[in-house]
Amino acid sequence: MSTARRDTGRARGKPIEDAILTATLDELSTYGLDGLSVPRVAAAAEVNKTTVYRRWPTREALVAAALEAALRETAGELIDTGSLRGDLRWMLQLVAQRLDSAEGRALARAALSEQAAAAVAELSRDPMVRAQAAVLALVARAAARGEWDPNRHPPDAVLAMLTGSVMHRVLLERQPVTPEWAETVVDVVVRGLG
Amino acid sequence: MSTARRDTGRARGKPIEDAILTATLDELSTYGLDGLSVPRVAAAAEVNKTTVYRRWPTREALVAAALEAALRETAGELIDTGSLRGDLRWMLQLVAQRLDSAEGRALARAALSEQAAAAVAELSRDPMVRAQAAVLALVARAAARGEWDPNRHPPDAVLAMLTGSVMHRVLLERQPVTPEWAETVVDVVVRGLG
DNA sequence: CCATCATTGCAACTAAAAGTTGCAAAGTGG
DNA sequence: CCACTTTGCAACTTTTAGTTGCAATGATGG
Repeated sequence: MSTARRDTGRARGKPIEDAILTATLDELSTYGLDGLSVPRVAAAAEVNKTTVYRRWPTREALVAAALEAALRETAGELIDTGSLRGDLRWMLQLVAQRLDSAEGRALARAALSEQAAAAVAELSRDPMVRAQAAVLALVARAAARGEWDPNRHPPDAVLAMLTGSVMHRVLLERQPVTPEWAETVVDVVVRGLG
Repeated sequence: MSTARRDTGRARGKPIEDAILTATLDELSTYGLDGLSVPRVAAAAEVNKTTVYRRWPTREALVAAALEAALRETAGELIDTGSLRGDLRWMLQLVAQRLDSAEGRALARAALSEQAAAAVAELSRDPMVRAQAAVLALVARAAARGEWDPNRHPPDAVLAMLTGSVMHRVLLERQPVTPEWAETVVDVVVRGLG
């Protein structure tokens, strides 16, 4: 003779796991890696904390799982638009979009943390590495077109300018990346490389 | 009948305050705003935690005081080198030098934290504002020389490129800002603006 | 439909860290 | 030398993290 029936009964398995990992990313983006609290994650996911601890024994394991899951979903590729200007426009927008999300902020803050456990640090750096690889293809295309001389302007510095400017805009200034703003950045880089 | 005399007796007043604020910056740069522990600061400053709590009732007050003190000391100006290229080289080096220090990391992490109390958030943003003001003078000089058209390339975006690239390099990649790297960034910007 | 097994919730616990308080001891200034 | 201030110290309270045993709930196979 229960007083009331739950909406859909008690959730288990995958739905609960997803809720926890989502809440973890949320917590990460809000409190950072150092400030993350497992009990708070559990509360946010509307789950008992014992459930969280049973699945992931340590905070690090939980964070690693959440970041891994986030990375799995983050598909998004750098496409070939046919011109350096178009490629960079696309890239800038992609970086801005990823950074301005719970996942992006979580990753950025994890990457900035010096306390990050090895596994977490690797994961948070991974997207950078992958992005850099994609940029190398972009550079190769631009070099083939004669729009960019990688010997004169090394890709790692130029990549830092692009993603760094977006980080500054989104994370520090907390201003949106407008088309005008992005156009200024892309224009300076394209003209600077040409 | 004390067993031994202390080296210089028990310190009080300003020396102790300086030690605490320095330790706070150190803690901030290592653990971030969210992970900072007052007892740990006290231990690092070789002071009892009650002493810290008596001077600054809350963590926020302590952090604000430490950042304020750090900002007071941070003099460093943007000098007029006579050319845009020279000015930017100088600026990049200045940003790199400031960011690659306990104060710089502390400020950066505080600025990135969303949990920052209002006072702390303001303080951590202040150097940006001041830097931006100095950059406006730099821009005015460059505009007067015809090296930069601020209408075509708005200063805030270009500033974001410069400081953002250094942030990316120092905080994320954790690589040093070498003269070659800096030269690439400056060159792209100068050529891009010209 | 029932029996079994895995998973979750719950409450009570331990452990550790944050923050507080009263008082003795050490320094400071007239 | 005496009053006053500041620090250290130890013993607290409070809060938060993390653990454990058990009941309840949901899934699964006959």
